[in-house]
Amino acid sequence: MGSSDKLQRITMTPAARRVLEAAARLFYERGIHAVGVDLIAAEAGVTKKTLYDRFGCKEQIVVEYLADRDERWRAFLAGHLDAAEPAPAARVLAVFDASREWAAQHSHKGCSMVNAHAEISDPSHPAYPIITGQKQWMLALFTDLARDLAPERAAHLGRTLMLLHEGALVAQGLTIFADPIAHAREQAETLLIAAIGTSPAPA
Amino acid sequence: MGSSDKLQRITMTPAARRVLEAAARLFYERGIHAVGVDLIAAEAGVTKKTLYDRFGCKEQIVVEYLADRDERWRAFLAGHLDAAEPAPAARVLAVFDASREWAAQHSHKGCSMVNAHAEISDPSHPAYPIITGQKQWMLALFTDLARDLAPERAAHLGRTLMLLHEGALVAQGLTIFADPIAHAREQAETLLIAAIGTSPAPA
DNA sequence: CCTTAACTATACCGATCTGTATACCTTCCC
DNA sequence: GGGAAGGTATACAGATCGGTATAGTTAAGG
Repeated sequence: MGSSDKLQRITMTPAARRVLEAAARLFYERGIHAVGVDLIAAEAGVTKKTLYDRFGCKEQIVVEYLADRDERWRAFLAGHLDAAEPAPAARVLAVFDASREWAAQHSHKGCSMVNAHAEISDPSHPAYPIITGQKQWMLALFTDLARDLAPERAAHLGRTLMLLHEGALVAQGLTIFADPIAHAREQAETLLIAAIGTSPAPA
Repeated sequence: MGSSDKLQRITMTPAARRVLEAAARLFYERGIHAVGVDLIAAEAGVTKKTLYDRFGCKEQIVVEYLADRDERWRAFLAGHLDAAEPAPAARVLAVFDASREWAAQHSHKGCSMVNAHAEISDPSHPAYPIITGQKQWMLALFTDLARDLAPERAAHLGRTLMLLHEGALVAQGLTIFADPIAHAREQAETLLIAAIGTSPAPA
């Protein structure tokens, strides 16, 4: 299920989990560079000694934060896809439904990967492949779902769905207008209908 | 032309301009919190004394950075809109053309406003209204342009264009796939054709 | 029983951070 | 010719940064 293995993965003791939870909240809310390890330790109710015994350095906390978030999102999305009706269009729309629910619960400030990318940028940073990896995975998912619906234009349709989805996450984070993910879902729906209408006559 | 007045605006001496240019480059490339004033001063070839004489504090440099970038983008976009053909659809597409050219020149890491928002978040920060202001302004622009094309669904069409545009900027910044702004432009075009086809029969 | 893992508490290190102070040097303008 | 204004150069202050060191506590397990 995961794609970002081989790196990281730490002994997840109770204290380590509390550190990760505190760090995730603080990083997402205030930004990575704006949050110090002293604050993370204090908010987690943990000593700095313990924090460094578990994670080794701050960078590792960042890696665990993003890897964990990525993992949780994929599991969350998988649940929605499993529960969705088998029709290809319904499965695409289930992605937007999952995003809408996820945003309402954990993500009122936009995509954590996009936000982290604003602060990291250096491709040699160990967290970088997690960020780009999730986006590539999402594009592949949209493309795969589009293939079941309109095989000859799957790549094109997948990219359009990707843009709508990413745009909706940004619009959600900056509160550009109300419920942008619902709007993106609606737009995706008309897009899918059009694709079904023109596509089922392949070569 | 500008919407973010009343705040900031500093005596733009030659040294101050060099500071602003260095800060803009560093902030965008590495993130706001990751760049210190010592580095900005050094890169600008300016003493810290001079930097603080002009800007007063780092926060003010951030404000000037975003306000200046907003101003430049609006002027850049205005130039493209003035040069565009008067047809409503052509003017919408001119926005995407402007974005594509702007991204190629100054913005290979996504939207600076979105990236800044990842680090700032606090609505009481003096830079916050600049960030949200630009997004609101862009939505209003898309909606206004859509109104000339399909008045009764201008709000809906404007939002869709906004999502496509924002999504393309993110995809560009994370290199999710090649030339996403061109893809968004193409998608906008089919969207506009469909809107023209169904709309010119208003009440 | 005794080791080991997981922790607390506290104090410290050097580096870097934003911001200030002191002193001097030009150029322009009244 | 004498202030301002806009600079340079350097040194410093206090806070905070990531990270380490030392010492002691608690619980589980062979």
